[in-house]
Amino acid sequence: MSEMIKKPTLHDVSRAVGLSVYTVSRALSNRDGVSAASRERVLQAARELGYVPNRAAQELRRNTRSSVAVITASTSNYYYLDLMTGIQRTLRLSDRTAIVADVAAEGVYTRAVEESLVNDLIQSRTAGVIATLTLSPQSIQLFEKWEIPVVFVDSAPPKGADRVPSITTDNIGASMKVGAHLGDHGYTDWLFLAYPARWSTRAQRERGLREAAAAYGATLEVLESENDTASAYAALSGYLAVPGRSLPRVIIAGNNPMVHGALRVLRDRGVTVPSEAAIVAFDEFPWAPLLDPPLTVLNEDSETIGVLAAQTLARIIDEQVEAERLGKPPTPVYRPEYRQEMPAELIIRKSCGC
Amino acid sequence: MSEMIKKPTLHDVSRAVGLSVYTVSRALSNRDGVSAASRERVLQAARELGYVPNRAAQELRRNTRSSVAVITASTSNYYYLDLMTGIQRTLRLSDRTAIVADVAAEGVYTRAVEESLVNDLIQSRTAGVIATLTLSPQSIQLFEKWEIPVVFVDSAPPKGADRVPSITTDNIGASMKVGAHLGDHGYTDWLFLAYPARWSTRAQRERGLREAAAAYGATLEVLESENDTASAYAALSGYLAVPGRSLPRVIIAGNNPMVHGALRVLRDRGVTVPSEAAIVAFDEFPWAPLLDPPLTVLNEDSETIGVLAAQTLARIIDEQVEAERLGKPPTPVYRPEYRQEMPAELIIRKSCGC
DNA sequence: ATGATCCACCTAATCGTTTAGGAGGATGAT
DNA sequence: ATCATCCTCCTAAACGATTAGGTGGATCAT
Repeated sequence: MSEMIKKPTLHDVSRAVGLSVYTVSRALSNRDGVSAASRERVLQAARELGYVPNRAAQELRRNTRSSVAVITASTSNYYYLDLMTGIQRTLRLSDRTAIVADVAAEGVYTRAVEESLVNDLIQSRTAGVIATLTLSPQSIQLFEKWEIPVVFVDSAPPKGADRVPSITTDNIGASMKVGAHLGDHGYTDWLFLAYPARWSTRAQRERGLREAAAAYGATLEVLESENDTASAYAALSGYLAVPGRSLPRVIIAGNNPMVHGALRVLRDRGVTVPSEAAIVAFDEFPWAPLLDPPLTVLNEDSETIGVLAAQTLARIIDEQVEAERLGKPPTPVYRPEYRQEMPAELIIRKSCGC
Repeated sequence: MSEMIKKPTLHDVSRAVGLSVYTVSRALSNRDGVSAASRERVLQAARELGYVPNRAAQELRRNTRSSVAVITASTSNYYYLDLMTGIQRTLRLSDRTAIVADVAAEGVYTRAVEESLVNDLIQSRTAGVIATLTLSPQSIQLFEKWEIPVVFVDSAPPKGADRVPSITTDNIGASMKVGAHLGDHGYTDWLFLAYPARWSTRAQRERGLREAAAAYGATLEVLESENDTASAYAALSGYLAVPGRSLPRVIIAGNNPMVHGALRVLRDRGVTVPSEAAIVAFDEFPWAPLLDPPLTVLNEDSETIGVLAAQTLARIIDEQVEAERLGKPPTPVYRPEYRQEMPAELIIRKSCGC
């Protein structure tokens, strides 16, 4: 029975209906040049045979690709899930799919992993890249050479790639909001538990806090940790274990893994929040209101950021495809208006002392 | 300068060194039949030109593919992150990559989405599939026709596909453990807040609870909700809002989104946990110990399950490739020992009343 | 000198699509 | 009757890699 042919190709369909592969191809992709009758026969045969086009062959021939890569580190950060939701929802509209590529899958980030990942993306001729952390200038150069457009989210392009678009939160303004709230509480002894500066938001968040601290006459100490819960735990307990060191009045956790580590340290040391030490964190997450005490948090609108990033990337890719169709060099064109900055809001709950 | 050629192909490298594409190909893929001197020249030229092989062309010609798809629904469930960690770590060893495909990306699961996803995976000629929920028999048939091996994790194959491997938790045993603990507390009025039976663990967990309830003379009510936090919230508040209905003594949440919804309902109604109502949940997650009160939870070892699933799939794919090399039909071979069941442990914290 | 063997390399076919450049026949205008 | 115009369909050449099946020459045993 014809339906049992395994892995039928265009050719098999062509033979089955007695029309050339040309006609079959046009019929299946719904372009004209095929009579209604033939089209019907082709579709019928394709259905019966269970024909499914071979994407590798299509992409090779058409020189197009359908998937966009999201480069990320530490998928355990919750904001990343919202971000992906926004990205996926938007890309689906233009029939593209997003794949995630983790540069810190084995735990820590290394240059070697970044390089091999970038190589991998070029091998698969990705349509475009959304990066959640600043990539190396070399990576950007490579993507440029292969005409793969890049958009940064919540992170800045590296030096020398200032034209590359980025969708970010107004992190300086946001952290000043955080600082102002702490200042209003009358706290003067702040500790910022921060992830590494490789994530460019780190510098901005620190800067906003510094300005706020200066305005309120508070002292700001910065404690750096790798970007995961275990490291945050280790960093903070190491810090507090130094003899003679007193507990800061408030801890500002740079993101999700940081606040997780910090809360564990405080719990293990029996510190009462917020009466002995208050705590505030960047990045809202679903469990924040259910913690003990409910966590005061700075909420970035990650989903919207994801939507904007995906829209921007999709537009650049479309322009690129169009340029190629017209025979122009298809190098991606970045316009200044592709840079966008979103506001963030402070969600006040209990952990700050309110 | 030659380095500025955009998108060099094997042909460009071949021209640059004055050797045929055959020789260049062999040199780059490190097979023999090339003198050391030529190989060096080829590698040198490839480096200078910035040559990166085109994966679509390779896969088309070699008829191999390097990526494995993980079919999932509701990525907000935390166990999924651990699962992915295990899968990624294992696949990396055999130089394969995992991509995730969400059948419920738009929120709810529909048959149509499953069908189009399966079609998509066949188009890209995925090397193999790891499914975290029971797929339709049609999907299984399709994968079979295209000789794409499938492994289920934490879920059973559909009817008629009993030979397909699955790595699961001993859910019946696990839920009996849960039930026994509740029985020992002396609770007799249990409510199971459950996700739909499309996830095959649902039935097993329910069955174990039922047996335990019978053994302890408790009553078990089952309340079903869609598999997300908002639905769980709606389902439970609707249930409790029925006039004359009394609060159950203990709520057993079927998974992560369920417990999240339930805790929000209890908080909004001012119910004290565990004195007024106790709560226990399936699936450990990082925030569980930090909630108010710390959550008693049944811990599946998702990472190990991920590792086992990936190993099993990798082995099947390898056997398949080997069979093809020998000219045999490359249909995947499933052995009975590919079915594995893992134990789970109860992590007792405070929310159960301990 | 002859033949066998090996090595380094090449030519050309192939994977499954898309598509430029026709070809043949029907239709309609003149 | 002639020619232009449409349709519908075809042939054959790509896309960028891999590889079966040679080729020509060096080396070596006899």
